[in-house]
Amino acid sequence: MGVTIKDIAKAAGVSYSTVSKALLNSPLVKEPTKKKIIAIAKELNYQPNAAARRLASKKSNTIGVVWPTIERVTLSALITKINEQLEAASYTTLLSINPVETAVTIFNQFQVDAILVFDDNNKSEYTSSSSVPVVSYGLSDPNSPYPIIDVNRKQAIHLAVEYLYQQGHRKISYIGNVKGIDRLQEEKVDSFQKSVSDLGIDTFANAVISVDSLDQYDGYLAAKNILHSEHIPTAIICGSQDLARGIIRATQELNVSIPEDISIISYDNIPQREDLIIPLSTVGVPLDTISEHVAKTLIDVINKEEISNTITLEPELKITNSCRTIKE
Amino acid sequence: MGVTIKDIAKAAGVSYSTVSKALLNSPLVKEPTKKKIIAIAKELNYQPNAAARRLASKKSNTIGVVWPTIERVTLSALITKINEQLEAASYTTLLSINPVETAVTIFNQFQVDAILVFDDNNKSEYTSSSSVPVVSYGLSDPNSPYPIIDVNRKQAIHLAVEYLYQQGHRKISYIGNVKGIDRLQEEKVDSFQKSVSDLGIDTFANAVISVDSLDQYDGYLAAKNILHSEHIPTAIICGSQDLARGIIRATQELNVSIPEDISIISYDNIPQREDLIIPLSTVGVPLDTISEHVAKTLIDVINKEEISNTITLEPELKITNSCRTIKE
DNA sequence: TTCGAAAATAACTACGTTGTCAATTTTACT
DNA sequence: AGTAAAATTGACAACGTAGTTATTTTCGAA
Repeated sequence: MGVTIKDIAKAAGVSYSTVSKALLNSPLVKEPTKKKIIAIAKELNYQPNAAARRLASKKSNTIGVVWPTIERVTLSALITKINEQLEAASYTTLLSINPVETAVTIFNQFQVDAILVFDDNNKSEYTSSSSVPVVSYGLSDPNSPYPIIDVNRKQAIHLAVEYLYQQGHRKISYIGNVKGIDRLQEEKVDSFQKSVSDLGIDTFANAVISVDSLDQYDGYLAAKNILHSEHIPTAIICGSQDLARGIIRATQELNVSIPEDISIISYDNIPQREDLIIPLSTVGVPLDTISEHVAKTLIDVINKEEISNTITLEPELKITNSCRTIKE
Repeated sequence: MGVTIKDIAKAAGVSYSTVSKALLNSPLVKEPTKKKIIAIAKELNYQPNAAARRLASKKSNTIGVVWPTIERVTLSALITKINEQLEAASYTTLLSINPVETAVTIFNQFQVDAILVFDDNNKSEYTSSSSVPVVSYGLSDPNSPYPIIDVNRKQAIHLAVEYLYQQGHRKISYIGNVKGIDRLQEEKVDSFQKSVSDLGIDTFANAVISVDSLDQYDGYLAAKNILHSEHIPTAIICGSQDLARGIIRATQELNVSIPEDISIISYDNIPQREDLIIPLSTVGVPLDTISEHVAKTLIDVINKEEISNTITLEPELKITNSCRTIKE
């Protein structure tokens, strides 16, 4: 094992520095020589030694991602996208599932070019000891020493409420994770309540339904409860696509039609799965938008471009026929 | 940025090779000197340069894990455990979510000490080009050029069927993912059918129930179907803990008691979550066992110990009071 | 043909560390 | 005190590559 540029040099009858240049596609090497060297490299199944390369060039073309324990499922799609984007810019992505501090230390030792942190709880102490630039996806914080990419969840829910109001809805329910350890979920509920009260909509018994988690089953149960009660809303806004799926199942079982009897808008960033019977109206920032911004920020940070410290991405409302207008 | 051992050497008034040895805790350095050097290193916030270290020592103390697109949720707990085990043996784990071939190439360039592949579909072509040893967690294959750790799913289901039979059960249903793209699921169903027919149990209408996926909701639906029909089994074996949860919800709704009216055994490797009302009888290989074997195999491979090529882990049956005996 | 500049290639150092071996200091014993 | 042996420290060559500088080759013009 271990074919080095020296082996290639010997085989090609040139010096190893020429090989180095040829493999980096430097214009300092004549075209035919370059061709020959590259051919021999492939022939010998040459794998550049990343350690040596990094040592010599002080560049790793690698980005370290700190992968949190929780929320892995939700973020899985996002990470995949970001990975694609970075790969297109010829960066390699490596993940660590260690605690943030440990992971940051590891990535520093590996001299990655930048670190992406999915921030659970906005702790930025660890960054102080990182000489590698950090970018975070999490809750915005004007005092953060590193750039944060955030999503305007408040605005998202507000858009949904406003839209439904304009369509004539006056009894709107929100189904989501209320009792909040999770600040992201909390934000959404708060925004719902504020939007509703700002519009002067009367609250009613089923205005806000709390669920234990954001799974399909929770949505199913919550929707069933609502639909069995006396206070049936004309529209539901829910906190995740999975919840929405559960809600739809419940409506089907109880012969409640969407959107005739009830309209639904779901908050979500991930692309809609195909297997829904009713295409879902959603509000949120498209995954592609998020991943593009994250990837771009990382690359900017590496190239030391000027970047604004906190980027808050604005949501989009996508209405399908899971919503209808109520005539007055 | 960039404190090197030379900086420390200067500060400590010793040669840099002494610093190197001190930081590696070599017995060749006198204790007080060592202490002093380590203190200064900490003082200066020294971060060893992993690239240089690797280049010089040809060891990275790092293990690369190829993380497949699918099944991330299920494997998340396993990876976490393996990471812990390896950390205890002072190895660092890095993940890649790229396609197996790409990931293997990256890890080769990074000169990790070993690569762990979660094998989707038993393709071993990529290994040929890997000079770094590979270990796989997946379906066993006697011809594989690298060690594979597998779980004896057939035996697991067999154990469950046999146990229930011995307890007097004669109407046993299996709920799981039948229509098989997934060979792992397929194995379980096959084993169920074989075990049942070997014992001479009559098949009946609800003997095997196919679900779309292994989620809670699927279990809920399947169980409801069964319980509403005329062919109610005395025991259910199901393919995942999530399914079991759904099944339990269904029984509660329909006032069916566990284990009085129906016994349940779930296949699973992951540790049982606390939030179940009824502690679940399970059959499978405990997660700890799997992770220990995987970690040990990786380390053995690195140290070039002799290892058997394929390790099949045998399942354990854990019976709680979600099962009961049927008197004849 | 010969000279000179440009193009191509080769030589060499640096990167930060480890590990081997040589040099030095300390220790223990005569 | 002197000496050998042991303990400790230091010097230096790798490791594989990038990049800078030096050398050779090529080619056009005189």
